[in-house]
Amino acid sequence: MVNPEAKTPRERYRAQVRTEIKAHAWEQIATAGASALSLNAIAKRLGMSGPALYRYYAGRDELITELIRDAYRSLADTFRATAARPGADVSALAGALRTWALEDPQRYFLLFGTPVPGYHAPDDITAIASEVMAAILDAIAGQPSGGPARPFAAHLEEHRDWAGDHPAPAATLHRALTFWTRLHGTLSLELAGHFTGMGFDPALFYAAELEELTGGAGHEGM
Amino acid sequence: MVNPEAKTPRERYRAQVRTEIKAHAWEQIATAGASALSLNAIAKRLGMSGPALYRYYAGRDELITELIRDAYRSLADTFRATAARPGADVSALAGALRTWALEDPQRYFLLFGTPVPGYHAPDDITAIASEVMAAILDAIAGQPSGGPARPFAAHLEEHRDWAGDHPAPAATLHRALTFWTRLHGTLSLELAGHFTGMGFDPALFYAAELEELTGGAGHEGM
DNA sequence: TGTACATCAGTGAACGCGCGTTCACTGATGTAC
DNA sequence: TGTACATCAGTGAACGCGCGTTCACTGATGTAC
Repeated sequence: MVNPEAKTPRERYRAQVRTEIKAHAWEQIATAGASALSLNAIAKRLGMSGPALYRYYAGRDELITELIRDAYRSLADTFRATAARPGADVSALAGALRTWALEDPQRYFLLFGTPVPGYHAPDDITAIASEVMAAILDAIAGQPSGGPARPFAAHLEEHRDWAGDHPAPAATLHRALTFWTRLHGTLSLELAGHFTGMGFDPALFYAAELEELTGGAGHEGM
Repeated sequence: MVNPEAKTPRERYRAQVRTEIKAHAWEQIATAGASALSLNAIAKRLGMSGPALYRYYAGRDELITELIRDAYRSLADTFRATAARPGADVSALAGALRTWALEDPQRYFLLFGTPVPGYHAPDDITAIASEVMAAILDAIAGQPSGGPARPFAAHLEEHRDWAGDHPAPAATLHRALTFWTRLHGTLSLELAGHFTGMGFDPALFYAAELEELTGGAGHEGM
């Protein structure tokens, strides 16, 4: 009786070394940014010679791609776990996003920062990104809508493929998009340091933006 | 009678070569991103040898700093010119911003994208960035406010140094901040390609966000 | 349990590259008298 | 106007570096009979 899922010691070892390589890669990225990532430097830190890494990754690009994949996975899992908690709502998701981003700003920028011209993520990564979006859609859909559909929602009605088979109305899609872009707007500027020296508390501003997303705007006309 | 502002031919020549160097630098940045910028490559394109560039810039860092400075200057000038046009309002500024960003996405990311860990802009650049913010503040201040002060505005009231001596009330500061972060949110995601494949028109979404900034939200309660 | 073989992690040397930067020098341009 | 000098743009050689990547090889680990 052979369990095909069982890992041989060698497979286990391989997996562990791959993990260690990535751990050091993240360390390097957090310190000096993704563009400074170097296979040789990682190998040295791991106490092995440069070429040894080629047993584990075909090259630098494959490593970076896997880091991106892991980062998206991490965010998707964080969202899934957050949404699973009782009483979780859109604010919970927003909080989880900010915490996740502050945990490792350069990881956030690896996904949402300056794009590398010419780089295109493979399909499976796009799929994980969709999971992230789906989590946002779910959270938004489970919340009182507040406010009429706006003109842009009509446009979205005809371009809703990106939402997959999510049954949400266009107004919900619009709100999900807004959730994403607005929070990314504050977060990325905060992480990039554009608020330092301005004095105010970025967390409060983030909260204010969130409040307007979750119905605060509904009271605005009063 | 000597005009101290008059430039000698040599000064004129120096200025021109500096300009040419920067032009090629921008070309390289637009093509391959700022991290790929190389002095030797620029020299080669200019038809001169690498070390020659050291007559014009102390090194790579000084060149990049000047590129950042120029980019901020360009944005500040664009805003100033836009605001000077008759009938210009917040929407005009927003439109100018998007046009400016689409003109050269990598230039936009040089200012607002992934930060280089450890890099700190010199003071004069910070000053130009304040000019940009001042232009936004002016535009927002000259527009009907719509909506009561929100809790975050109270916080801003105590942290308004970044607004310089601008006399705007805290609610206006809040709206200016929001203008900046929301438009940056959509713009940066659009420029980074996160909307490609999603189907909808980024320009329309941008317009929708703008509309909510300029009073659209005031009607939301209805 | 023991032997013969296959697998595969890791090494060390090497290749070619382009980078930023320095240095001593040449030759053209501008300046002073 | 002509000569002597100073300035300075640009060159070519060189330094040291670290990068990604290939290759033939060693030695340990696992597998088959």
